[in-house]
Amino acid sequence: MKQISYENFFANFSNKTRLGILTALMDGPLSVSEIVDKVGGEQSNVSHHLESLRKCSILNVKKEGKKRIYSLNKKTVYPMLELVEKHVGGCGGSCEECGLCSPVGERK
Amino acid sequence: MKQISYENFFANFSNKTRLGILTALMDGPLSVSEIVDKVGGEQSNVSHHLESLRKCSILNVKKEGKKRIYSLNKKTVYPMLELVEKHVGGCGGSCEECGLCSPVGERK
DNA sequence: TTCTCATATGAAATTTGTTTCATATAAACA
DNA sequence: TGTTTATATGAAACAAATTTCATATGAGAA
Repeated sequence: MKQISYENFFANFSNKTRLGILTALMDGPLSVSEIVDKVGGEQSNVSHHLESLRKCSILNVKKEGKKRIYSLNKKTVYPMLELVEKHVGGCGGSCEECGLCSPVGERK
Repeated sequence: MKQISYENFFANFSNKTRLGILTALMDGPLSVSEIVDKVGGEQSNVSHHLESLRKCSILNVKKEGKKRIYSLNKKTVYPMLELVEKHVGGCGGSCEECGLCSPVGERK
């Protein structure tokens, strides 16, 4: 029954693989193997990340036969990302320092 | 001229010391030494974190004699933290898994 | 049942981030 | 100028997070 902190919550958005998972799920719910296909990398690694995201209720899961279907908590995720876009807007979308000036997938 | 990513942006909220700095600045702008007094730890460490926060425009700086006065980008920081509070609200404020159920300072 | 497929889990290996330490810079002042 | 104060910076030491690897679990099909 470990309490998760703010740090923990935000950490779920501060990693390329996890943002990839979130992006993948924007088109709708997916099973683990479908997510792996989309984001690439090891199944076990994706699984670890899914666990972390789920623990913070950033993702939801349901069982379906032997599959687990993950879906976005849109109510939290979308406003979160929009806030960042808005923040970037504040520097005219061409800030050299902040630099959040292109869609999620195009960044490294 | 390095472009900072979403990961980078969120990483600034996913660290205890940096959240401490943000909390300290909620009462108004402070100089580096005042921040150090409030959050504790090495001056150079605080300085590194300030640099990181500033690069993402989460903080602003202005010179004042030999001091540097840092201030919150409230427009971004407050909605960000409120969003998390709201997210927690979704589990009634007593979720065992998500656990973001008490003020910033009281968590570990 | 046994086999296969889908996913999870734990621990070791690796990578990345944080902290500390020593020192640099820059402003004010004697 | 030389000294003190405030802050920044780079690199090494240290800590934490991520990835991989090997294997476990669990559901459905043969």
